[in-house]
Amino acid sequence: MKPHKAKALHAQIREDIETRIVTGQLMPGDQLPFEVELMQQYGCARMTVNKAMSGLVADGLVVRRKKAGSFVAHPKLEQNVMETMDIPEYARRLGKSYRFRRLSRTEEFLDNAAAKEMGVRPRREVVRVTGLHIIGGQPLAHEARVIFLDAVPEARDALFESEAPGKWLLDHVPWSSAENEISATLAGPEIAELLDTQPDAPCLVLLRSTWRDGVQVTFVRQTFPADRYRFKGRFTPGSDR
Amino acid sequence: MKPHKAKALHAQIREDIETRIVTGQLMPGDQLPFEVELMQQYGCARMTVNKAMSGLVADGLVVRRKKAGSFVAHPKLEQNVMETMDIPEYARRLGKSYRFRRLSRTEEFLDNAAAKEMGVRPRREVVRVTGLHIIGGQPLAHEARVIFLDAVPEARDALFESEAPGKWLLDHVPWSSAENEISATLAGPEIAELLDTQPDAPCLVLLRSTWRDGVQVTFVRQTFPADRYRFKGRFTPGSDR
DNA sequence: TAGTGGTCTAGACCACGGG
DNA sequence: CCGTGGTCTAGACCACTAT
Repeated sequence: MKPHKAKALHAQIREDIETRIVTGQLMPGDQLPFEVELMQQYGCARMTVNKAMSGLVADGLVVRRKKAGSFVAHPKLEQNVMETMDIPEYARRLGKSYRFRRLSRTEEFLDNAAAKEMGVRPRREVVRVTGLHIIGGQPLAHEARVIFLDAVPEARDALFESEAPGKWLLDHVPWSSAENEISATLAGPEIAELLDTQPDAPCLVLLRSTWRDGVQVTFVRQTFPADRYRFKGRFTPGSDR
Repeated sequence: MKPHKAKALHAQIREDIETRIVTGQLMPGDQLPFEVELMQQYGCARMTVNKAMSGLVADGLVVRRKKAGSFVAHPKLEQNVMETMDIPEYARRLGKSYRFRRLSRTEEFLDNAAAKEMGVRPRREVVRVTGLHIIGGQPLAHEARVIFLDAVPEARDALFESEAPGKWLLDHVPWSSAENEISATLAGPEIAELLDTQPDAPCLVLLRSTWRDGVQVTFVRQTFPADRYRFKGRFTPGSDR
């Protein structure tokens, strides 16, 4: 009946409590057993119980206060994991072909206006790239990107003729923190023609700034026709990791 | 010089490694020291090292393979934590007033068309609520919500005249998993008038289905004028938790 | 002040999987 | 095979905080 793969005890304890929380047997604010009680219930060491509880805390399901005990956290829907902002990955999931078509590539120094829009200091030398993400033969998104050459000097030699700058950067910049903004706009005449849609078509706009070790690496604006793409996300407390 | 608040050793180890990763000293795929080496370096027990490494794995910064060792993970920008989809919380952060103005409330049985749109079976009895989220006197979003009475029978007695249904649900539904979809649309004549904007104004649309223990609790469609609200998110691998 | 969680140790056994 | 990580123990001391 049970799955043959026996789970670790700390994972079992964690799941037991998690189940009682998500099913509503335990309500937000309810107190959980003390560690001492749990180690008696499960007949294990306190470290094992502690590992289970620590995981629940990391997942935001439980809050703990010294001397008081452990309690079911009050749910927050404020944070949601949004997936598939990586367009090639999105295409792969759909089983469709993907290609990037470069429209332009220039090297220049940021003027004041552009720098202000991105919130960086002006006069930084950059590579500007625009292009289309094409999935199954249809353009899914228009992309306008800036890559800062002082952060990624190797970009000077990259042409991005068929390889999307985003993928290139993931392979050349070791790790990054990113800020995203999702907004909406009308396609407008130029992008409408490129995306083969109407100028008054509503579009999703993703703005992303990526940083590495304190210096901005890239800034990108991706425009998706609303009828072709939507951002999907899921919030399942503690189901993963 | 050092902050007087000494951090836990496992947290210190974790930060040391994390720093080397995010600054690029360690590149994706690079091998990390074995646990035995780290316990010698830091002069601590293996459990302590293991706790640090487990945290890095949970944050997706590190992958571990038995016999092979531990390696820096390849970065993915696929998942991003989006914040502030909770409108009252958003108002609070801005230091502005918040109120919910109910526009309508009905109890009915879902017809086939509506059920299909939400992906649930028809003939379920629901409460339908529409209203406006008003921040600093200005309408920020229009909301159209369905609450399933078989999942939340208490909703029959809730009027939602000034309390937003979202907040009410958080207080009455213990925990939930949620699916979100972000899209874009034009305001249209009706919502434009309610939101005090133009019918052809681009708007962000948030669709959210919330489930509890396998049954759908609510479905909501929130419409934000694009010039008043945008979703912001951050992706800082391992910075929090 | 006393109870609780936070942390750490110095061992141990085992499953997995690379060589 | 045998090194690695995964897990667990039975203690211990300490920091915090509710009472």
